[in-house]
Amino acid sequence: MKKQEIIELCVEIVDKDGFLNLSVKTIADKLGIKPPSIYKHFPGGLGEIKDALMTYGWQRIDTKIARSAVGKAGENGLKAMCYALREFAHEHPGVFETVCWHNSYTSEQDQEMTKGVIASLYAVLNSLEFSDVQKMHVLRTLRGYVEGFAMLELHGSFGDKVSLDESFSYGVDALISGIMNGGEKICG
Amino acid sequence: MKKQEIIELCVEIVDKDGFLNLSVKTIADKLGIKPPSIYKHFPGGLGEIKDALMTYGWQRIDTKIARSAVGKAGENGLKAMCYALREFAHEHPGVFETVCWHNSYTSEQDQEMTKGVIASLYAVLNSLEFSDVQKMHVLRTLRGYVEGFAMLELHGSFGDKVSLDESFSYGVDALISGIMNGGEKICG
DNA sequence: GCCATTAAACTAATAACATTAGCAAGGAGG
DNA sequence: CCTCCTTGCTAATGTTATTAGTTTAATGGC
Repeated sequence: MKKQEIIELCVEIVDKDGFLNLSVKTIADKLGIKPPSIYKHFPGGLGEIKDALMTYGWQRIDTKIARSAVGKAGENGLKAMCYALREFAHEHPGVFETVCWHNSYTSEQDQEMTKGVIASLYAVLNSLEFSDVQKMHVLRTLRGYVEGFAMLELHGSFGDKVSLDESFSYGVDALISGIMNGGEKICG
Repeated sequence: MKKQEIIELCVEIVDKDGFLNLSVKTIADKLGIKPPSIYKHFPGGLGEIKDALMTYGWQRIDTKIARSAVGKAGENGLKAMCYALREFAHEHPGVFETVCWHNSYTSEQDQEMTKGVIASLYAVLNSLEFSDVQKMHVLRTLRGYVEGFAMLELHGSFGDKVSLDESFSYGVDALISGIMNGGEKICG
């Protein structure tokens, strides 16, 4: 039983029952072993497992986002990446919860881990005419919107009378259009 | 010792040490009593306390957001509310964490509680020419952006080379401009 | 084939926490 | 003065994370 396999079982646990249900006990049950045996694989205990799951999550997100923008530049690349990140949140709600949440307790490392994702985003941003500072603004803005929207919809905070897909598209379009127009008003 | 006073001590705990540090023990310590005594005030235990804290948080947010938009219509009202919500997150990081996160486990009630905030936002949206569906899109988009941005900055996920205030303004401007222009590109 | 090492499981024990049950002090109102 | 309600307490239970020490089975060198 390799670390990687255990982490993949953790993915199943959190995607099915939520991040709060990830405990030494639930993992041990899923593995068919007793809780203390977990410590042979992860001496750092639950904390180390959560860290590993977060890292694994970021890697998956990185891969998915990078692929989504292959062959796309500028505006279209940015949109594709936004959609890809939300899609990941739907496919792996528990992992998404983990990367959103667990990072509050290891924030130094977090920046290292998001570098992969940021690198992909930067590659697309480089196809546009933005200053370095502007690129950072764009990146933070998009990340804030997509992670915030996905978090809220996963938590059921939005109701469902109006289509969530349409709301998301609306927001992405508004955001990208606002960014491309440099925040100016439409002519006159 | 009234319920309300206990909740206000909980606000101090979470704002100082984070939502994860809110336990029956930490509350009892702060009150100078033993853990079991807490159950005389909140028979539902920690869950009831967290629910009460979330409700209290939403009330405070509602008040702050509603006040921020007094005398402002349309675009300016929307911007003021975005800034007010982020400001609340800075003033009460723990409470903000609570309303963002704890709702995952009581999502039915959550929609009830956010109605106050939504009512204020709707009042401002009514000063614009949007359809009901569009209003809902705008509301979700703004909430997603502001909650997401605030959550990420509170978790230290953004680094600090570039000013967070500037990034936030940039995003709000882009978003509002995109919304007001109906997602269209600038002339020609 | 045999022994030593190591990996990976186990049981037993400890500590922290939430929670329940039952008891006790003190004040409010008759 | 007695009663009840509030609000505290201690004692006990159950769950979880974790550590220590033991055992079992496989692996690698001889």
